[in-house]
Amino acid sequence: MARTTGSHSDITGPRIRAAALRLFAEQGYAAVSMRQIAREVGVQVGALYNYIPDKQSLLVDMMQAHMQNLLGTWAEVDPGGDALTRLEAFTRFHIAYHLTRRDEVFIAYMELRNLEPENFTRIEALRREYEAVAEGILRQGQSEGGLVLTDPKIASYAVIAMLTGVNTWFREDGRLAPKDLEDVYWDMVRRAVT
Amino acid sequence: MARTTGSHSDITGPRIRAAALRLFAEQGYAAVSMRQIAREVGVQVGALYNYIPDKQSLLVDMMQAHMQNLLGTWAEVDPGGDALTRLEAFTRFHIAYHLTRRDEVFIAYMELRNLEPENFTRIEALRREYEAVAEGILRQGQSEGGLVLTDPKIASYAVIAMLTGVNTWFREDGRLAPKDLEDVYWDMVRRAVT
DNA sequence: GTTTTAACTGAACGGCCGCTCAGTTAGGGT
DNA sequence: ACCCTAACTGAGCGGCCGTTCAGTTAAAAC
Repeated sequence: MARTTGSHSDITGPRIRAAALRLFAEQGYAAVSMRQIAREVGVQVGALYNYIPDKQSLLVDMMQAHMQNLLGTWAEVDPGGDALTRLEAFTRFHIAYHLTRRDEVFIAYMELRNLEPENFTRIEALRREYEAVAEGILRQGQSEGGLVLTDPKIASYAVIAMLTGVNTWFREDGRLAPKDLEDVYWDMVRRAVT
Repeated sequence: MARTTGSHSDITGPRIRAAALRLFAEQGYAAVSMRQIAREVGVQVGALYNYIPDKQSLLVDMMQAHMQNLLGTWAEVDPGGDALTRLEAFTRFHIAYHLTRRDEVFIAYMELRNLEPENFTRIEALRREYEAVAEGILRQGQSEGGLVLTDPKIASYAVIAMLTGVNTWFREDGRLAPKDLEDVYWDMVRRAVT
């Protein structure tokens, strides 16, 4: 009964990754079986291995793609200029981006420990690169004199943790729209560092 | 070869919970097997079931104990008085407590989705109770006029997320002692809400 | 010194795991 | 009209999973 109708090679691959993304976010990498992913896609387990070498690569590929896209998108969006302008842009970008890729964000944070050592190192490096963006802006603000803070590194951790926290409680049907959220958070971030 | 020397009933139980705590924090609930826990304790897997009904209760018991202890300890430490005083106490308490129970904190946050529905509901209620503590302080500050904030609920999420974030990067042998950290974070929290 | 029993062992239960592969089928190329 | 091969099936590999339980052992109770 193989190949029921039409060619699927360029369809099944993305569908596998989409199913894995959803299931990993929902139940966790360790708790999701390859059979579950196959069922979701509508194929037998064996078919998955036409598209991926193993389960681990499914995880590491989606994490790497996410981090690289995060970094790449910020590079496009970074307005440059003074630190306060850049920090506001960063704050709004971080919230908006994270709210539109909730599964990816959740996985990139929760499944780090399920990466094999060399994969962990690669992904961790990307995460640090992103943290360095925030730290860089804060350092710039410190030398320009526009920002007031005790420790740029800790402050960057604090800002990122605060912003990322949105993902744990935000609901689409809540009382606040993402744009309002950006305003509220930017207000707190700005005051925390000025 | 059962019972090699001395009575163990009041020793083995805590050792099982300690091993489970460490392993769950290290590898995740789903990735840790009962055989692994037994090996760590130095008994056969069957012996575990003299102390716990099943794997799930091992998880839910440690999460509940953690949340109740968190709430109970804050109740003892809460200085009362004006909102700014209480918020400083809360900030320092949260950081200090979380840094001394890192495994418990990590598990309570990461393993929520591995709880069976009724267990999830119970633990989630305790978590909300703790969030209500922070929100209550901020509301108090708002009505007293000592604090300035757009939204007490969001601000409480922001503060808690920011403080809890310490656990993701803090290292014992780092350049800052926990007491210094408290100062740095309290500085940011205070400015964010005044 | 004997009996009792708490504590634990060792083996097994059915079931699911990641992954492989020979075989089958349907669509595209000629 | 035929062949080729990409796409997939179905069965199976060895191995680990949570949990159970009859049997063994050593300390406690008398």
